[in-house]
Amino acid sequence: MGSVTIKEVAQRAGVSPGTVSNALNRPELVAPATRERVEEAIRELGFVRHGSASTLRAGHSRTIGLSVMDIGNPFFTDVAAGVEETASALGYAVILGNSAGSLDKEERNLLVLAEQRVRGVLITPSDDDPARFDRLRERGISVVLVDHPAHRPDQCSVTVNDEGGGQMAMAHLLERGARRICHLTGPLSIRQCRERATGARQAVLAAGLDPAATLEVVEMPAMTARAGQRAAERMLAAGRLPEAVFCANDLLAMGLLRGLLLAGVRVPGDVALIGYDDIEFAAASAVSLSSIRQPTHRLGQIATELLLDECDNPDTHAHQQIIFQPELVVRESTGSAR
Amino acid sequence: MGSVTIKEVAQRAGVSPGTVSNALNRPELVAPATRERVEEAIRELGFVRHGSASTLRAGHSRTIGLSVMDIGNPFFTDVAAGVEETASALGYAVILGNSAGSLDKEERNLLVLAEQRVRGVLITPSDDDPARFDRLRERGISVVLVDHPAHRPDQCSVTVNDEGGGQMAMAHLLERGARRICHLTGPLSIRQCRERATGARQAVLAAGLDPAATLEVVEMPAMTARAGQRAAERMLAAGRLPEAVFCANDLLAMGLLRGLLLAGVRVPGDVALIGYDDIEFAAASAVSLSSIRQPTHRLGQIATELLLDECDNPDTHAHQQIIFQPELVVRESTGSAR
DNA sequence: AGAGTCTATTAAAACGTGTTAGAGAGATTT
DNA sequence: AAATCTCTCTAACACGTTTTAATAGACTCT
Repeated sequence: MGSVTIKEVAQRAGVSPGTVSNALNRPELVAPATRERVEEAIRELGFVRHGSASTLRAGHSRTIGLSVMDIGNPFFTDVAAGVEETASALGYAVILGNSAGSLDKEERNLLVLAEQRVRGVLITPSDDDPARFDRLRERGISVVLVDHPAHRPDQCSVTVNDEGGGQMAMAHLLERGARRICHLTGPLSIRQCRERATGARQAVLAAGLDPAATLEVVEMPAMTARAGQRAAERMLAAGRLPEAVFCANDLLAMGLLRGLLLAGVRVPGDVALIGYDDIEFAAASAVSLSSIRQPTHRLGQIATELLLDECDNPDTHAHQQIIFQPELVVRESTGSAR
Repeated sequence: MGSVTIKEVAQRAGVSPGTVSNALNRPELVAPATRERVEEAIRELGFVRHGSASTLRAGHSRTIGLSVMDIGNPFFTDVAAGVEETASALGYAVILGNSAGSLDKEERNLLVLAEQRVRGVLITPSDDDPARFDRLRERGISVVLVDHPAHRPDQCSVTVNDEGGGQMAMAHLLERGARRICHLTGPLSIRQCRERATGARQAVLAAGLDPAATLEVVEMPAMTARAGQRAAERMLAAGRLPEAVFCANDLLAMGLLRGLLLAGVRVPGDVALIGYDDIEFAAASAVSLSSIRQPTHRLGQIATELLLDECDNPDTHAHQQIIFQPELVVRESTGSAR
């Protein structure tokens, strides 16, 4: 109700509204004494700037949008934490959208963001179609792709080298002596899964081995712990266990681990196991999980910095496609074989 | 840039801007034929309503704020998912703030939300001081407390019965035959921890036993898996293991479980174990974790519905303090003793 | 001392929408 | 045929801020 405006502050401080605005946005333009008076009036009246009015007049807001695929996945949560931290430190608010894997929902989220006239959007896109983002950019909303490479040179993106990560994981298993390896993955329609699988294959080739004999790829419809446990049951039913398994995801790996242990299979004694993402729970699992760590938090930070740089310095801004390198984390599940 | 306004839409449709506004906000006031023409013009021009202008004029926005204590904790993530889902379905955008346990950061987040003139705020407060929320409410911003009981009758809140949950967990362990039980908890300055501990004590009393002899409370400075593992190490060093442990948190329980298994302790054979929250990973852990399930997703949904009802129907709205009941989930870690 | 330069401030005009009072056109009643 | 009513639509202002051009004063330089 009693929303106090810039005008009342001005009256209290004995200056004009314009001066209050200047004291707020370009303090160097106003004399120190005046500024002090204004600040005091603001404190006394409990004035809070009306963001909408400000946005309307200035033509741009102090908010960014974040659209993620699955807010329940620790990977995205960590990214979101990095984004929130960075944006908040720079005075930006973050509007969160969860597409939950649905293109339709993602589309609706983007519309809401457009209505809010967000300064820019960070998005982990559900598909490979770049047209949607172009429409946003036509409206003057910058877009930075997160965990997805940009198709165009005038577009920022922040990704992690999935092929390299896949290669790393597989090379580790091979080095450990495994020669019959299973790659348990999610839908290969997901780019990340495809590239990790490619990397795995390359590692086999690089070791001078025959992929057909060495590597079996098993595709699951989901990348959840449940799916992992089902995979374990199937492997056990099939009778012949692989010497090692590379899971495209820690959730899959945790489910698989549980399924194997329940059946009395020793990990890593009978089957070695490595996951991907290095989520917090990977280390806390009973047989701690080797994994491929991605700099998730940093991913969010950098993406946000890129986005805000693109917004605040449109002319000097250099579009970048940043590719982080993942990191092998060895724990018990691929510890030295007995 | 080429931001198309209501005025251009009006021109295209051959009506006045006011009519376009009516077609958008009060369609019943405009003749079907005209409405159709307006809608077509909107489609052709790709018009998107300017949220800020709309907010400025209307005096209220279509956004709500969500301030959580720890976005990395699956509990809060689930709540956030419920909030996002509900808000989004009702056409509201969610502005996310992560207080990361810091009062200062929470305060700054609330300021940003006030600037954005959010319609209302959902908050999981870091402390018990209700004054902060009153200041928001004076500004016409509704507040709904999440996972924290309201102090005043004119304030909505959505909580889960923590005392009941603690009682439930402890009763389960007692029923199982345990008589020397440890309650591993986080800082007792956290209300949830306090109440769960109280519940645990009550269960002991209800069973006609002496709390001093039956129950030992161990307070850890953090509620993480790491802290749980440290607790395991200490227990082992102390030499005498309890028959059962009730952890105030699944993360603590997972860490403890890992620490015990590493030392060759059998769970639940030697020590039975129950956690709290029933996060997704509790079931996927090697010895699947018994836990107290909280309706997290629903918590977020209901809180959002309450908030938006309070906003949209201020006169008919009845303030409610909703208390959900938690649920015991029995899994392997408290399975039948051998 | 007067012209020029700088600094600090102000008045007023936007920004795009929502809303209110009222105008105009048919339709219905007297 | 005039008066009244109903239904649509319009014109114009207001929301709270930012920004631009203009003003007034203080200082510098010849």
